Amino acid sequence: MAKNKRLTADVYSSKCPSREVLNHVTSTWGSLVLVLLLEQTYRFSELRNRIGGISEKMLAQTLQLLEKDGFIARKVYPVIPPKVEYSLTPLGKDVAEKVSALKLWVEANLTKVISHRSKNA
Amino acid sequence: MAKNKRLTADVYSSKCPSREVLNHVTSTWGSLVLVLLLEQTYRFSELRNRIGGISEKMLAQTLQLLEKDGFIARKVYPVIPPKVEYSLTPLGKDVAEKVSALKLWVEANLTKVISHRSKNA
DNA sequence: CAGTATCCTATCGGATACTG
DNA sequence: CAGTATCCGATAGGATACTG
Repeated sequence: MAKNKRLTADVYSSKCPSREVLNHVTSTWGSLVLVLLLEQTYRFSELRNRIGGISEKMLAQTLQLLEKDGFIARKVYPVIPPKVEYSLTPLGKDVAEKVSALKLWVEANLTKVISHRSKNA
Repeated sequence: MAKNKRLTADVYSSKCPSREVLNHVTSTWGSLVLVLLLEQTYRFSELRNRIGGISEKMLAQTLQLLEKDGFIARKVYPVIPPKVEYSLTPLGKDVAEKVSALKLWVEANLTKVISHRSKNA
């Protein structure tokens, strides 16, 4: 077993690839897709319908990106009409849980943010 | 004490303001600023120096946005040259911890993502 | 030091149309 | 159904210069 040279990842460095990964999972659509797939496997059209305001272009692009990063598994059924299912990989489930915690916090504390905004309007 | 009408926040709805708040805290620069301020209070130039690649424009814009949402407190010292310190509010500390968990996960698991990418290149 | 103002470019992202 | 391709406008965001 080779001893790896261990470089420390650092999101504060613009060169570090960790920043790119962080951007993928926190992107507008990426975060929503990840959290949604935590519930269950979904088909392309189901995701499109559940995520208000997303376009097919952005959904496809987001899914491809998250698949390349190893967060999402894509399963194609060779049937007509086409059927494709998206699910989380173990790695994806792991990040998605972190993103989910953030999403739940925001929903739960929304009123506090709103009231602060109006106070200092 | 008035009984509030309680609307459920839902990030999947494009109309819900929770999506906007989520976007603020997960934005490229917003997420980095929040996590950094979890360490300690920082001045404008310190933040700029610690966050690789950020421009003054984006830093100022990000700080203003997070201040409006009630996550960041801005303290101005009436001295010359000017001195301004940024810190987290209790609300901000709360979100920042969620964002931090995500950031730490990404840094810790970066190699897995990289290796998956190269496998399916 | 801590910004603001202006300008300009690149990328984001929506609408529409088309394909296997 | 599950995309891809193209076009195009909106916005993110960098560089530079300037101010209190």
